[in-house]
Amino acid sequence: MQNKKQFKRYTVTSALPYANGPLHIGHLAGVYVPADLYVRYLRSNEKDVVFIGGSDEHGVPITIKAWQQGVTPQDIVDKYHELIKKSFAEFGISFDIYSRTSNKIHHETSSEMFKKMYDEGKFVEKYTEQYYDESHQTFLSDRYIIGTCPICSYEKAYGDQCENCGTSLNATDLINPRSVLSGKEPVLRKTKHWYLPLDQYTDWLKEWILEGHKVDWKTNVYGQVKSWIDQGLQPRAVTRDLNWGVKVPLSEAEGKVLYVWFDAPIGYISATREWAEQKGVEWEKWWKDPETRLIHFIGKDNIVFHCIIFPIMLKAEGSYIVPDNVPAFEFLNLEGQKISTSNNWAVWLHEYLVEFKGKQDVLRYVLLANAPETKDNDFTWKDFQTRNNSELVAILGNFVNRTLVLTHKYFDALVPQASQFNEDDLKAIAEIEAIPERISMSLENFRFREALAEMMNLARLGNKYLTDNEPWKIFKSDPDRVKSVLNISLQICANLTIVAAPFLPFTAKKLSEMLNIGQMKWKEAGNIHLLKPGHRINNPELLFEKIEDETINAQIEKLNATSRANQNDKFVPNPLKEPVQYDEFAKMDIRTGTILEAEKVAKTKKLMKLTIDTGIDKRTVVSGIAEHYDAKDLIGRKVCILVNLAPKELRGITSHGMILMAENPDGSLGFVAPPDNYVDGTEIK
RNA sequence: GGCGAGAUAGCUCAGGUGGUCAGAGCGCAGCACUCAUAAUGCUGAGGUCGAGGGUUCGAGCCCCUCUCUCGCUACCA
Repeated sequence: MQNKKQFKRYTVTSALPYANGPLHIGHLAGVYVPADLYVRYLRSNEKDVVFIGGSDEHGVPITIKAWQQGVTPQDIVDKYHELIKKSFAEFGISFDIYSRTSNKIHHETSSEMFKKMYDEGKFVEKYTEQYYDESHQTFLSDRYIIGTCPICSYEKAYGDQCENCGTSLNATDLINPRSVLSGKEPVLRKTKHWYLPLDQYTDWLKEWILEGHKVDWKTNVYGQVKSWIDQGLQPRAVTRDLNWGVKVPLSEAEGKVLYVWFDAPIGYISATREWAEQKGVEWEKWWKDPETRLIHFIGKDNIVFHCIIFPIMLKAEGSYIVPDNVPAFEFLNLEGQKISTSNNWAVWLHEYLVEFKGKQDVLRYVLLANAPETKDNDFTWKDFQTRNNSELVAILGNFVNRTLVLTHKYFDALVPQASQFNEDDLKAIAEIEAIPERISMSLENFRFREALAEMMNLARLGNKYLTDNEPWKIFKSDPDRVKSVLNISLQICANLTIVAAPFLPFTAKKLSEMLNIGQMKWKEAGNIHLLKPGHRINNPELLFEKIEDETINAQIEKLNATSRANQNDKFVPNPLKEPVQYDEFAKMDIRTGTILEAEKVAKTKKLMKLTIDTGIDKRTVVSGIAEHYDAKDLIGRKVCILVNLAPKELRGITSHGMILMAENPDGSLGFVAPPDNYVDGTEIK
């Protein structure tokens, strides 16, 4: 939807990448390439715009990674911040500033914001009980506590989740909890935290988004927001007991930091301040003037933060504007599978930049052409090759090349003078004039794929115009006609330097150099007198080169190799558990049994209700295997069952025992069972 | 299970408020052309728009049910 309101300036942010790993194509397709395209377009239109980016460097995962590697959190974020920043720069994401949340100015900005909200009573205080490590004098987040899983008795379950059985836990559920830091038993201690009462802003959110942005926000964003609001918002803690992050600026808050979701979006503001300081301009109008248009580019996983929580923070603080639009993108899959950092199923930007040197625009093009605007999309290397060879090379590169080659051949590299335009010329000119406007419309409505296609249509138009007019055929008989044809073809090339620039900045620059002209602004687009007759152009070079099968196959092979390496092959068994005496094992009464009945538990995804003949009795067991087996395939199956496990109620059904299953690293489950002809009720020992 | 988003030509996807909306690009087939990185241009084949009902003079487009996919969420003894 076209936004009717006129804005004086634009503040465009792109989600802050979390500094615990490198960037991959999913980040680019869903946030940075579209944001960069949009910003470059605005700049070409001579809009006042600031484009903000930066690394998100706080939060527990970074502290854990640091702890695992035996380095400090600062070491981790320094490493990835530099890598990410360098990759962005080389890839051509044109941030006005790429900052980081460990900067002093960010700590100041977020502290000030917290303090102001605190002073004005915007928070609610609550006490909770949390584990505390006395020897390290610190509270422990759930991840910092290891103990025995109350479910499966795995002794190295984390406080938030048991990685053995997959159960999500509360730290207080663990038996024999130990601090990861000291190995000692932590004590429960009361701790105070500040909560942002999101629920108090429900009416405001409804008015602002559900009524105010019904038509101009993307359906995926609007739907998600509505869902959250309808489900009812809860107060959310804005502080944590942790020593990595922004210190809570209160004397009573020793050892507490701002929760990462609170400080991260403020990073946009801090970065703007930092940029403004460097530029010697004032920052506040970029965040507080209602005539500033604030736009957040994010992935769909961030919708709740950017459409609900951060706007509430801004609203609660009182002096800030809220976003005018939040164009959230869906996810990009890779060769049909979800991109996964931990499984190394990704195309990493820093590797691409080395392996496809000088091909930034190819990746930009492919990612834009496949941008997951309305639903998850798939990136395949084959498609990457096709788009490069059949579109960039064959349509855009080829058109430019044939025009320049012809100009050199017939007119000694000088732009020829056009004479009388015929009907065909006028038709082409009308199109040249119309295309920039169509691109603008698409971009302003965040329809990036459509805009890209329109841009390519200009090159298509050029190819058609040349082919229809066949200057190579008529040069001898009608050289004046050829002058007109090539003049128009050259003007199309010149127009391409403008309209292609936001999409393919490296290519546009190269083309400008070949045409021996500077970079022109968007308002010149559609003009068919950009090149003056007699203007000398430079020698043509190829804008794009074909990508051969071997290159693509090598990438596919590389992916498959890492994939294989990252599944079962890479499996590292859990370390040996503590020794046990036989009599401890003997307490476990494990029997052979047979499944008599199986029925999926209604309203659950994983639970299967089983009736088991244990030889002793017939009993009901609830087991989380419904994702792996159909009920009908289970009946008659032999199993091993732990029969003296204390009963437990699950979704209203009491489970008497546990079926023994083996779990493969890829997540599949298999029965541990006796041979089919074995009698039920015999003991496993 | 709840909530949200999707399911449209071989592939990747468009289809504001229902009535030339059955489309684009790529791929494929034929023809034309040779300036060009065997590139380009033209023409064509291809879909009962996930399934089934309903509203309407008329529905990919509105309503209901169902199936499948993705995300968030609950569940994993």
